[in-house]
Amino acid sequence: MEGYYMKAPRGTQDLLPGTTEKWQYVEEKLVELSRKYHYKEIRTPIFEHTELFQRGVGDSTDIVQKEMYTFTDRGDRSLTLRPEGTASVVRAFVQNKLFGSPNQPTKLFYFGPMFRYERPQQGRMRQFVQFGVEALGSADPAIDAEVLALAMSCYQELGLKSLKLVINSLGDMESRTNHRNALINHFEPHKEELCSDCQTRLQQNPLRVLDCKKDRNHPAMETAPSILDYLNDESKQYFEQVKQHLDHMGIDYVVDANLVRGLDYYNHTAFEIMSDADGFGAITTLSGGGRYNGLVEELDGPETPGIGFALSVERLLMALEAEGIELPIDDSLDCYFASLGERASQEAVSLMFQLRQAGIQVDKDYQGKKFKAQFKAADRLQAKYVIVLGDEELDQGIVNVKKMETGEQTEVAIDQLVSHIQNELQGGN
RNA sequence: GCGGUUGUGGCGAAGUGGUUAACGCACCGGAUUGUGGUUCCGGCAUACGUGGGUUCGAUCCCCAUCAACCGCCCCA
Repeated sequence: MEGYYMKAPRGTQDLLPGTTEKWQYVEEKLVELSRKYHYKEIRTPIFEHTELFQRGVGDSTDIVQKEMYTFTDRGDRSLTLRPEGTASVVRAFVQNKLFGSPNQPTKLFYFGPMFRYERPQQGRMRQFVQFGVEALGSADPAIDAEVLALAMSCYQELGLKSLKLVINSLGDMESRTNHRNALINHFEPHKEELCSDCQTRLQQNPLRVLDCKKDRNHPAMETAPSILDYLNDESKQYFEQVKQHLDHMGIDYVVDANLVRGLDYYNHTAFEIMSDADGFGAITTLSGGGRYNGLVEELDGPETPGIGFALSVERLLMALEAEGIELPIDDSLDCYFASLGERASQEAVSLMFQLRQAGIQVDKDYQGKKFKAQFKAADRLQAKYVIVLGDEELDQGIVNVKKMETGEQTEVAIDQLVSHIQNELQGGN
């Protein structure tokens, strides 16, 4: 097993040229979109004190119980690679007193790797990249709708069609407590018939029982109390207003009373965006989020409502693939030098420097390739122009510029090369 | 954490208990002088995931391990 360390750790991957261009494209789109919605970027550390996640995400969650990358540093501190973004953003919000800014709500977006110790499979990595937004400081249903609209736009802007927006309301504390008690009362008589997972879920988070796939067909499921019937007036009204905004914006959605999110901090609006695309695999959730009033206080900040969502860039790219969407990535090269002889090759080096300073993309051969092979390389690299330079040209102080698309070749004085190429590139496009 | 499938050169992919492990792609060179494609010819590569075991001998059989893929759980 020598050399095991020469493989990327399980659940991690290298993104290589050919793929990174797609990532860059998507990242730029998402940032651009965030700008339209007026969310500003925040960058927080990739690791935090372990306790932040224990308190923020919730001790009972799978994430905290079994998925965290936790380590002790040399100062004997327990630190954890962030498994999600919200806890860190809220911590930064409190620590930097962003609540004191005159611009409220505080609308932030982030972008970066997250870490969860899980068994890798399609759409699930141990290190994956999330893009997410958080709006802190407003309890206006309109901002829930804004966040939902932004989330959907992340996919629609890229041309995705097979999307399903699923929403639910988990209600406020009072509604949740009432519902929770109702659930326990409802399932308690059937406890022995439920799967072992559900038996423990019934204690910890009875809401999860509704989501169980094994017990899906149990008769008690049909008659189980719905959270929507336990929303108090305030919660109900809030949910109605969110839906009204969505209706007015023309955003399609379905309400699923069984939608339960995995993190403890959610209340009121909860949602997921799924992909309908064929062959997308078992994991269909592209992104998820919801409202988390109370989380800021839980993390020692002032009473501040909040809502946010996060999406996985890996899954976004999978969805694009599943729908056969090609991103408009220009992989061409402006110019490539084909030189003959040592003198010409040297001259090419300094000419390339000039071209690059003028903002032109240019490359040459460094493998000692034969002339013909240099042309092959230029073709392969999708060079728009090949600049031919040999002793003949050198002696005349010129260069031959060949436009690859048409095959036409023109002589250009060396001191005119930069401006010639600039004109060509402008005219050509 | 559990289950299934898989692991041969840069990629794809045959194959056998026993001399130099096919082939395709890619790459490099050539087909008379300095021009992209096709064709033809030639060349190339520390390849049987790793560690043990069975055997006179294993890439092929067994065990373990690692990894990948798929699924469960859960999520993004």
